[in-house]
Parts: sequence; C-alpha cells; structure tokens
Amino acid sequence: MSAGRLSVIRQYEPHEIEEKWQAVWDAEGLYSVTEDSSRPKKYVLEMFPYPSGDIHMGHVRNYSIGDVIARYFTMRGMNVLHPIGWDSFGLPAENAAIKSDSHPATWTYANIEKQAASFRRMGFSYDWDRRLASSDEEYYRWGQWIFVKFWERGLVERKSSPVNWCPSCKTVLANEQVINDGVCWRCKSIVEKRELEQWYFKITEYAQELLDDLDALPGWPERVKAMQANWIGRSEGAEVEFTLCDEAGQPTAEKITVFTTRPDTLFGCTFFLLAPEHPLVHELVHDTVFAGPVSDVIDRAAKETSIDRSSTERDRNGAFTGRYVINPVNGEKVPVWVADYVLMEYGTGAVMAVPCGDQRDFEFARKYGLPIPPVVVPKDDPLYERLKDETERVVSDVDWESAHADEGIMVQSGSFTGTPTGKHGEGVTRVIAWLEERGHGRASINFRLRDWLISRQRYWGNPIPAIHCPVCGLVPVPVEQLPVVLPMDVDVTKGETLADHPEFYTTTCPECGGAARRETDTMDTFTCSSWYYLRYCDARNDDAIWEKDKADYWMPVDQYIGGIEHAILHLLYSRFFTKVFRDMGLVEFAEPFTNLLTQGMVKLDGHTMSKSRGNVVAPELMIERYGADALRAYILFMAPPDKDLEWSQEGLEGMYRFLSRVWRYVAQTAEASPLGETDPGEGAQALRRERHRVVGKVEEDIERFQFNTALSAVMELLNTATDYRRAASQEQRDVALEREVAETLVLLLAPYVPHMAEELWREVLGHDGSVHRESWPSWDAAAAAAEEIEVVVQVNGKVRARLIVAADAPEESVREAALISPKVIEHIAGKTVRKVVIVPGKLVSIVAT
RNA sequence: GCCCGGGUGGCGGAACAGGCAGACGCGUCGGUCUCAAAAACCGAUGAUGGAAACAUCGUGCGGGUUCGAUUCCCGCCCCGGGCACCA
Repeated sequence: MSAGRLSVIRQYEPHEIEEKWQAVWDAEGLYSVTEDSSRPKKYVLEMFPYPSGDIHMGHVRNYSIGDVIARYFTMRGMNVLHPIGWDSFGLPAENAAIKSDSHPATWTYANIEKQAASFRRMGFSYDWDRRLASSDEEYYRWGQWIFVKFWERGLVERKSSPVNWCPSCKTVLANEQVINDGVCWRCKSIVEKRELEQWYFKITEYAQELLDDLDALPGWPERVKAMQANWIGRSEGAEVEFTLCDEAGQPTAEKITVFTTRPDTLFGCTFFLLAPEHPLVHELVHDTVFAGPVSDVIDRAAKETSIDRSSTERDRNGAFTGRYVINPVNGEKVPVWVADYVLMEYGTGAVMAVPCGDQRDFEFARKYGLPIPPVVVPKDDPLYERLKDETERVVSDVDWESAHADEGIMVQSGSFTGTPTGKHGEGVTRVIAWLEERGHGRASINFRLRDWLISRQRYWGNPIPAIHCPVCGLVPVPVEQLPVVLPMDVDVTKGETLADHPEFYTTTCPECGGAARRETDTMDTFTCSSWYYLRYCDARNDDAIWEKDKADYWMPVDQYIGGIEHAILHLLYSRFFTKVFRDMGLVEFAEPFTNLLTQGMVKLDGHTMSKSRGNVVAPELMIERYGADALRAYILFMAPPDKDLEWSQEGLEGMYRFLSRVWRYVAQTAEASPLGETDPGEGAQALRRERHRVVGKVEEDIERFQFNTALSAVMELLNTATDYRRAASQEQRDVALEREVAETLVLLLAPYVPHMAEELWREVLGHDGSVHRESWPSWDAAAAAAEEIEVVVQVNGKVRARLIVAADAPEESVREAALISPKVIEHIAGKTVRKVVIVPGKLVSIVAT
C-alpha cells in the first residue's frame, strides 16, 4: 500500500520501547499517588503473590486484569491506588531452603526481586513506594500488634481440641485449609487428627455477621457468596437438656445438652448418642462391662482418616454405655450409646437420636435392633389414620424403607399430637416454647464454622507474641515490647524451629518478672494476608498500623481481583479482620472488598499448567518473543476474565499481528500530509460513526470487565479505518479524521498495551506528555448513529428481505416498503397477511397463512 | 443428596434488555507480490443440496409460551466447582 512513499515507516519493535518507557515512568513517578479529596478515588487491588519464583501465566492474567482496570479508571479522572507487595512468609521457603542448603529469607527475598523485575517488565502501573513484604519486620510487627489487640478483646484463645495435622508440612492446619475430603491445601497430603493445644482466633463470634453481610456484597460473584454461606453453615433449632441417670436409673445432677434442628421429633427419641471423643464417655463406662465394646468403637473411629470418615456409604458403629438419660418431654428412660457417626466438632458432640425422622439414626436403629416409633407421619401414610389421635406410644416400629424427614403430622406426641410439622413447621415452634417454659431447653442457632486455628509449628512465619509464665499463665507480650523479632540464626536445614532456640524462648514474664518461656509457634500466613490491603493505605507508617484518615480515604477496595481458590480462605478471614478493626475503631466500614472478580485458570491441553506436568508456558519467554504488550492484550482477549482459558501460541501471534497493524496505521497517519480536504463522502462518515460507536462500546465493555469484546471492538475500528484508507483516493482522504481515529486507537489501547501506546503517543504522534495522563476519549451517541439503517423483513419467522431505510422513517412507511418488496411478495403469494409486527430500527415480521 | 456455574462452527469465543446466530481472533483454503519462500495484503470459510440464485437444517435433549427463543417457562441429560454422617 501507499506505493511510492519515500520515507520508511518504523516497524513495531516492542523490545526497543518497553524497557525505555518503564524507566521513564519510574523517573516521572507516573504511578505514585496520594490522597486527594478533590477527585473520586478508586482502589484497585490484585491478591498479592507468594514469592514462589518465576511468574506464571496465572500471575500475568491476574495482574493484567487489575492493570487495565487501574489504568482505565485513571483515564476516567479517578485518583487510583494500585499497590503491590508480597505474601512472603510461608512453608515453601523453608522447603526450598532445605533443598538448597540456605536460609528461607535468602530464597524469599531473591524471589521477590525476581518477581518485582518481572512485574516491571510487564509494565504494571504499581505505586512502588507502597511496596511491602509480610516477612519484613516493619510489617509483621503490626501483625503481632493485631494479635495482642485481639487478645485484649477476648478474640484469642488457647485451647486443646482435635486438630488437623499435616504430616508432610509438620504443622497443624485450620479447618479452611483442609480441602477435598481431608487433604492439605498446600501439599495435598492426607491430614491426620490429633488432640493438641493450639491458638485460635474466635471467628465464630462473627459468624452471624459474616453470613448476613454477604447480602451487602452485590459486587461479589454468587458462587463465592454461596461457598462462604455453605462454609459458615447456619442451622436453626433448639438446645435440649437431657438428665443423666445412674446405673439404677435414678436421675443424677448431670445434664447433657444436645443441639437439634427438629425438636418437634423429641417424642421419637429412643436412644441417645455421644461422639467417641466425647469427654464423658470414659467416665460413664469406667469399670463396667460396657467399657470393652465402647473402647472398640472409640479405637476404630480414632484410626480412621478424615477420608474414611466422610465416605458416604459407610457402616455406622456403636456400643451401649449401660447408662440412660431422661427424655424431658415424656420422662422416658433412653439408653445412651457411643456412635462413630456423631462428630465431636459439631454442636455439643451429643445427639438425640430419632430413628423415624433421621436416616442415619434409622439405619443405626435397624442395625442394633432399637425401636423406631413413628412421631411424624405424612397424611397419605397408612399409619396416619391409625395414629392421628394417639397421644401415647402404641406403635414402636415402622415398615418404612427409610426415615421420614419431611413434612407431616405429629402423632404419639402427647399434647402435640395432631400438630402439622416439618423443618420450619408449627410443631417446632410449639415444642421449643414448651421446653423454654419448663427450663428444659431453648431456641438455638448452630454454626458449622469453627474457630480459626492460627498457630503453626514452623519457623518461617510471624512469631506469636505470647509468653508462658509458670506463675501468671499465658501473658501477651506488651505492645511496647513489640516486635518479637524472628531470629535469623535458625537452621531449617537441620529441621530446627523456634522451639530449638533457647536464646529465643528464654525470657521473663512481663507481669511478674519471673523466668518464663516465649511461645515458639508462628502465626498462620493467612493472618498476614488478612490486613495487607489496609497497610497499603499507609505502608510506611512506623508509629501506627495505619493512619485512620488514610484508610478511610482509600478503603474499601473498589475492585479486588484474585483466584477462586481463596473463596473461603483469605476472603473469609479478611472479612473477619475488617469487622474486628471496625469494632476497634480502626476503620469505618464493615466489608473490605466492594467488588470481587475471580479470574479463571490458564490451561494448556485442558490441564492447569504445572511444573510436574511439564506443560508450563513461561511468560518471560513470551515477553522475549512478542513483548509484554502483546502478552497482556492477548491474555485478556482470549476469554472473559472469570472463565478458564486455553493457552494458544498462535493466538498470541495474532495479537502481535494486530498490534503491528495498529502501529503501521498510526505511523502512516502521522506521516500523511495534514492538508487533506475534509471528505464528506459516505466512507468518511461511516468511519466517523464507527469511531464513536467503538469508543462507547469499549467503555461499556471495560466497565463490565469484558476485555475480550472491548479489544474486538478496537479491532473493528482498525478494520474500518484501513478499509477507508484503501478505498479513498489519495486526494480525497480526510486526513484530519484519520488522525483523530489514530489517536483514538492509541487512547483506547493505552490500558492494554501501555508501552506501545506511549511510544505512539509521544514519539510518533508527537505529543509532549504521557498518554497515561490523558483523559479517556469522549464519544457521542448521536454521532455513532447511522442515518440509514438496514431492516430485516421476516415472513413467518424466516428472513426473506432486507431494506435500507432512513433511521427516522415512520413505522407506516417501513411497513409499506416491506410489503411491496419483491421477495416478500413472492413469499406471501396466495396467502393472507394476518399480522405485521414492527420492531423500530430492527425488523419487520410478517405473518401470512 | 443440597447449593452454585456451564454446554453455541475445526478452535478461543460473540449476541445489551425475546428481534438477522456465529462479531472479533485463531486455524484452514484460494489469490496478489516474489525466481522461490517468508512477511504483508486481498478474498472465502456452520452443515447439507445446488454451477448459481437459493432452499432446508442448525445454539446439549424433549416439550411449552410467542409473529419470533442461544435468550423466558416446565421436564431431562452431560460437564465443572463447593458443601456433605452437620443432628
């Protein structure tokens, strides 16, 4: 094209420009921000990375999404905070140190530098002044401060209970960190149960609010909210107290409380169950003939892994303890059994068994020959007619195949007989009222959520600031003595932890001054990531965790971007921290992340890229070949951000080709004589319309995160522009319009391909300032609208003709034009037109029979 | 079992809010340029039939609503994810 042109147009060479602009932006401080009350703020944040080594495609995708959003908001006139840091405590550093015979810190900080360099090469618009690493003393000291403050608020607890132990990581794990039926979230080993004394954050105190406030997060994916709601697992029901009897059946002073969602079925409780781990079990059977069989059940349960325990079709085992409890509703003596399907972790570890209404109890009753008296029957069951007026128990067994857990009518249930009932039925309310009046129970809510186990028996983490004093007990390290510095002379290659370092743990009690021992466990790394987004607001503050005004200016995060794998880990913990901070008066809001985008995975051949599978495509290699800009644009072009995508090298080449075409178009436009006449022709008008339409489209698409279709629209604009240039003669070209189109292309692409856009803007188009300080191009809906439009004509639902009509043509004339078009006449020949539907500006639908 | 997603050409994907299914890109095929190739550019590309005009079919399956359904409703199938012996 443009044959005979004398000057040589520069080609698109990403490597000649990318590093150059990265250095310029740094020097100009382009992405440093401060609070500015005159402009609306936006806080755009991607989940900070673990410094695992080289960056991978998942990073490229995550951070490219955030970068486009941040740059777009900046162009829209917002004051945008877009920080980066590293989640740099954690086990992989210890493992790597052992392998390479070095120190976790060496490995960690080397990786941080490596990743930071990669992020710079990608051209991400971070405010590097706010950079942080959670393993820095200036950071983790505030994590310890949080621990002490939580302690003051009664949110820290040290207790003994059955916990998850990962034999490979050699540490305990929180419930949230045990995934897929009992494997460690990090190393995928099968987790064991151990009874250990550990540190907890009392997240359960916030269970209700964590659940309720999900409704206040319309900007979160439904999927994530559903997962959190599931995890919190709220159940409504009642606590019921059963009095324990002695061997002779005489009531004792001891009461055992159970939680049930179906207090309306109390009359059908024919046995009572305790979890094998229940503290009372041993005492009940001690020195009796029942001790042997009960121990068998306990031993068997203890040997099972969580995998066995959760397998569905599983035999239920139990043993009678020889003891009884009294059913409060009818005074009946009910045998107490130990059963392996009762979980110590849920409710009180004791269950009232109602075999007619619960499938597990039903199966257990059948196996051990226990009675199954029906107490809730559906009206269509033959038992209903027989029992509908029976208040006393006359039937003690059913011929059912399974338990009846659905709605029905209460029978054999004393004064409640005849009451309709079910999960939320009238019977439930009435029985609860009855129990409350007599002091046998109360309405109650139970949560599946457990307290957050935060102690870890590993070196490379934030030391728990607590002291064990033989006199004063557990004492927090006073805040003015913080931080408890993690010593660097621990040799993890020899398997050492803080517990092997007397220099570390030997101390004095801050209360009594006596000899004491420092806590040697470190905190779960998820405690570090639960508040980093707040620290970015005031990252260099040495006097306070953050200045409240700064946090209140920037927070909450307007757009958070990260992987779905944190749906109930990091995202739940961070919500909890934020609510506590609010109660402490540190912030004014209750939720940290207003909008959440969970990006999909990057796959190759249908599998996630992984070193072990050997299907990793290295981003660095792609940058070398095609430049960071093409990589950024391409990873966004492949699919909407929340969907998984399949990597394709050919596709990346296509993106590079597109960028080269943009480059050529802009370069040729910049060279063209600006003296061209204004071209009133249809081609120029169409191009002008397309320019306006595309700006509007790209704007709309970015705002709903459809980066793929936004880029498609830019491609369409380029296609229209090159078509126009080819079709228009040299003399008639509207060079001013082409210049406008070229600048528009550069501005629209600036968030995606920041280096190329900058080079074209400053060096090729000759502007003084950075394209990244420019405003988003304006557009006008009227200018985007065509004067003439194509209207489709359907006859009986099939497209038979197309009409070109004026955009403002009245319906009646469109109707006439449709009915007289030759194709339509052909298809309605011999038929009667029954109906004509006109959709303005779109189509005419003719019904003829 | 319960709760979320999803199913559209050879491939990635598009279709705002019931209105031309397949935008845009990849791949493939054909062409221009070239001694030749690469690059670049131009054109074709859902399936079937046809030389073509065109016709019929087509968004997981079966129904329904509607002038008109990828879109709404009912009933299924398949795939992915979460929870699950939770009382």
